[in-house]
Amino acid sequence: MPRSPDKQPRRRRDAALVRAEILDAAERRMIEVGPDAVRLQDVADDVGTSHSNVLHHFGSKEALLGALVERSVEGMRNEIVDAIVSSDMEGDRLRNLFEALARVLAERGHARLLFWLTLGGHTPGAGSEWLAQVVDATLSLRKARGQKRTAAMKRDTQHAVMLAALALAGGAVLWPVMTSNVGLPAGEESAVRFRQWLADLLVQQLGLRE
Amino acid sequence: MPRSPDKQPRRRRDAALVRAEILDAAERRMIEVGPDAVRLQDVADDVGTSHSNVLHHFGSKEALLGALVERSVEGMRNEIVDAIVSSDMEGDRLRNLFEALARVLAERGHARLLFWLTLGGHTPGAGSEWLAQVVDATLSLRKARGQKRTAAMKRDTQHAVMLAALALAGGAVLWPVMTSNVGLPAGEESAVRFRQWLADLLVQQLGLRE
DNA sequence: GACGCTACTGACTAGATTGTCAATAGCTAC
DNA sequence: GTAGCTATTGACAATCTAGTCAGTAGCGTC
Repeated sequence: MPRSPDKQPRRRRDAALVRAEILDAAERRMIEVGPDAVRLQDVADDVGTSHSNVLHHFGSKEALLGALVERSVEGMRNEIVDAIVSSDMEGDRLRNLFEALARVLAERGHARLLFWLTLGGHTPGAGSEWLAQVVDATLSLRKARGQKRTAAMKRDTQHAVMLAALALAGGAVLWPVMTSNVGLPAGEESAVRFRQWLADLLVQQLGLRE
Repeated sequence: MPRSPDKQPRRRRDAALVRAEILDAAERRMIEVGPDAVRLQDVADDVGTSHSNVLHHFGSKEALLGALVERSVEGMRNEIVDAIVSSDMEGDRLRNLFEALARVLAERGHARLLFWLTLGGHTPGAGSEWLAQVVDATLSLRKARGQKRTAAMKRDTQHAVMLAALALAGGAVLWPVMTSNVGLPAGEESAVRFRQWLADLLVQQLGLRE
């Protein structure tokens, strides 16, 4: 996206707004090409400013990436938790939840970001334990279904949540590469069917038949 | 790893051997830091030669990475297929197979490579369909178990293989990041337990109880 | 032992990228 | 309107990295 070549009169805008726009542009680039491949000049071009201005607002590239990762991880957590709590709790609950999560993970690029950061040696979301809350909620549900509390029940639930997380996150990145290899059709409907199959499998495994 | 500073007499070695050593070093770097972050100087240092010599043998960085990706993807395929066919087919078959695969995926860095390449826009293993062979083998096994051939049977098996692949590959990269979040212990034993749980789940789901 | 092939090297260049700095010019307060 | 703050800019420096090139030196062949 090249800038318009004609000399625009200099615009002076609110610092907070510009910072946010820079972070937005940098986030798009980061999800697409990874943190290391983000170039200040490219980000500046996307926003329509100079790379010096980016440095003016953030001090250094490292500081920009730091702020960006912080904001992105926070946003990722929020959007995922939102998807979990706001998924309409009627009908095929887990199926709906998986679709909502897949949307957030794939379209918003959270899955790619998660893998970029992890591969790069970061531990995004270290210290946060919101997946444990999912485990607890599921556990309550199982008890409400009248299941007897066994020693293996918690571990069982944790494994199921882990499996769902790995499959959804991994699938959001690897799906296009794996489908042809496994022999599944490539489209999105195919992915939906897979997620529904997984949801049904877990519902059955955890004894949550609705 | 700095080179020994004292001037060694120049060694002239077999071109094929040096090429292989360069590829080995480059592969280690690529798995660790990703393709874009591989520096010719670093690779040369690892091998104990000059970066000019790396260029002499491969022509350009792009050519080096090309040859490297080709060799690595080939090696990945071979080692994974090896792990599948040579996993001792007694006792807890799927459990053993998963452990063998996890070892290859994690220790040999194949999972990281798979994600690095996929995130970078490549489609490693495009055209190959060895996972489909796993599907076929599983399908034969199910029939041998006396299961009636249903319309959903093949799709079912494909989904199971896909799930295993996503969980194993994703887990090889994401496990350290996810455990604390889910509330599982961090160690390797914990990962083994998870994979065994998954193996049992799939055996049950596919009706392969042994 | 001389010769030739080529693996190998160090010095250099070109280009990209982050960061510095002094100067400029909008916007707000008075 | 004027003053001051600071967002903004372009030019420049510093550094890093891929690639070039001319020359050197092992090693096999005759």
